[in-house]
Amino acid sequence: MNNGIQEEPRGRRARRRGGPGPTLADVARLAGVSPMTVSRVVNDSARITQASRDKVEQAIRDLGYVPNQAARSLAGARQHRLALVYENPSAAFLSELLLGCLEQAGECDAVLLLESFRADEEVTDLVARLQRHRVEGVLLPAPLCDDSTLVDGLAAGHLAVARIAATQAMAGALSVGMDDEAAARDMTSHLLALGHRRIGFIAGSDRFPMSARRRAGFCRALQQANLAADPAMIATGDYTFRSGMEAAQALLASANPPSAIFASNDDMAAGAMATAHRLGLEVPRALSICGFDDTAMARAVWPELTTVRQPVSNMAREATILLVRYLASPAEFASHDLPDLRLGHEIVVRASTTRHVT
Amino acid sequence: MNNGIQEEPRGRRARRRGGPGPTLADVARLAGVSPMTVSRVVNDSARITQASRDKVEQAIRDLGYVPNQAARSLAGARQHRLALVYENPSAAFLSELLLGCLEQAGECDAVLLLESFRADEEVTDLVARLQRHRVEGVLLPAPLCDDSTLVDGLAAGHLAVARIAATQAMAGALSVGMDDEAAARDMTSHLLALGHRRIGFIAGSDRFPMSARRRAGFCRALQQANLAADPAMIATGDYTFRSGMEAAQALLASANPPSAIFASNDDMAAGAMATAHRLGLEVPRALSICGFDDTAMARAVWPELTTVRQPVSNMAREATILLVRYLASPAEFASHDLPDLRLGHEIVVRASTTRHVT
DNA sequence: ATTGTCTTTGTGAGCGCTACCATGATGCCC
DNA sequence: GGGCATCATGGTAGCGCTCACAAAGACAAT
Repeated sequence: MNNGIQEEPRGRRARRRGGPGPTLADVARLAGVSPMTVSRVVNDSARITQASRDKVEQAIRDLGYVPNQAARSLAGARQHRLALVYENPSAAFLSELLLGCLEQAGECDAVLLLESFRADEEVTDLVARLQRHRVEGVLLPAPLCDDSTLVDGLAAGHLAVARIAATQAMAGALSVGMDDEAAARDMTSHLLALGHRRIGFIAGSDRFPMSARRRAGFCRALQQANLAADPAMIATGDYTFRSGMEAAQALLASANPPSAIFASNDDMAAGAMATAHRLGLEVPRALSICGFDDTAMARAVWPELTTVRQPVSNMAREATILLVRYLASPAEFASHDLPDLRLGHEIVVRASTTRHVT
Repeated sequence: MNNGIQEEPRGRRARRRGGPGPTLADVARLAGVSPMTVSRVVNDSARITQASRDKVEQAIRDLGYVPNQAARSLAGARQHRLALVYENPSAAFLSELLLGCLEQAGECDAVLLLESFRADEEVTDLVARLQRHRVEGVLLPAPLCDDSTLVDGLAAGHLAVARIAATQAMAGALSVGMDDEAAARDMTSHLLALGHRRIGFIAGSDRFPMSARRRAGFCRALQQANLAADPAMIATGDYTFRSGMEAAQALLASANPPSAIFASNDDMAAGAMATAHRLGLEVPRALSICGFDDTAMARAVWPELTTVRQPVSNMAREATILLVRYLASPAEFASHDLPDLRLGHEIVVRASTTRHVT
């Protein structure tokens, strides 16, 4: 045999090879098929007979073969490049978002880049940076996703945009979010089910469409229970702890104070709790309090907050899937009525709400 | 000319090329040098004449060339594979950590994988997963990095470990962290400089080495100011909001109550603030309060907390650099006395501390 | 038996880059 | 000036994979 000739290239190869990992060719050899067949099994693309598939899969398992991502993307060149544009590197939900997008991007064979964007920056600069890195699509989490100047600017730069945790749809971009109104309604129903009849609501600033949705959900639940929404039981804050303190102060100073307070976010709920503590009201015995968002704050205060959990991880994944699908075949989507996905929420019952005793 | 032959491959090539991005060969052609020279400039590896370098750099700028990462790693195979092993996907500092590691890994030409690990899992399972993905080094943030079983298990699987935000060094692993004692000392000095003479301290649970360090820093600062540390002015919590409330209650119930309270983390500081509110003590006028860590909690409460900012992003980057350097040349490091890097902290003065008026 | 259509599998080339060696150019010593 | 080390640069051969296309096999219709 011409072993000498055979071994020469293997010698050089071994010198260059990175890890000791088996390659697709190794699998093919073991399975007794061509590399192409293995590739097809791995990507389960085309029609393959069950027999070939089984042989290949066995060989993959035997060797512990893991495809080389770099080689794959180099050869394929059909891998999409996405960027996650974020504003605040320490935003509470960013890590969960990041993890969700990163994992899903991996599963979708897409590359995820990270790009920060400060509000005082020019949108054109961001677009230029993204284009330089050959980004095709942008994942835009809240609150950036509500900036229509930014969304339009990205679209003008021929970048597809998927908005994450958006309150409502926006023309020209894919959107994923939750149903704020339904969530607020459910939380209110939870309080009603606990026997509360006089419920205070701390609304958020009118500048955000989200605030109106949450308030509407609150009112809707009362209506469905045949209760009138007393204007004195609605106070407005600006999503900060302090505004929650003040709003609760106003609500509790009422001649007919509430037995429960539902705040439009966790920070305001925590503020309301601080006020309750100061007034000597024991939570939840004398006053039930609940929040919205399930941020770290919800578990940090005592008693821990009953709140609405946003499906952050799911939103991140769905947005990524949607964006990749859009990039793969824009034709699949009606160009001026892009999907707006609303995912289910979850009411997390903790220690800050309890049955109302008269 | 044999144009027909020349153009045939270009036609096929254009069909397969992904983006319209220029390649290294394009740059070489424009600069009138060989691809190899361009590669050398890009990696600024070897000796290149200034003339060549300039020509190439100009061509790179003209074409807006960006190296193809996939091709690079495929050809080079000298790229290191790291994994960030995390426990809690929504931990406050994870996003900043993630961002830091991700960015630095990119700059170091390393690939960063993410792997979650639940405390109830077998370490060997984790090691197997990591090995399957050809991971060579692991970034291990707090609190996982203090689990010596885990660190040893990883080491046993021939994985290099870099611990992030570790309180103290551990044999067999690289460590990066802050100087808890110095930080606590500085924060105490801040209070002393504001005129406070009777300062309450809320220590953390003795199970964590960190707690002792922070307490030692507090005591040291008092000593340096020639003040005796009154045992009645030290209460112990367990890093939760509630324990902070209770500890503050105890401190403030003293016959000679403190004018300031320094809690070993932000959650306990927030708890202390809740107690102060309940007791009708205005913060900071009647009681200054400060925390540690600068988590989201610090900015969420009102008034916002004066606290110690951990250099999370820097720790992440330094750990990544250290790990990559270790993998590149383990020989550079003394095998049983691996580096333990202590990074500088920052005292963030917000609204919860003020000058003490007698 | 021959032709055609369909499906499954194989072949060869090349994605963009870098490791390795070979080349020519320069300087330096004896 | 021949030999030697030293430098900058070029040529070649892949890295592991997937693409386009070709070939081979299976089956029905002619």
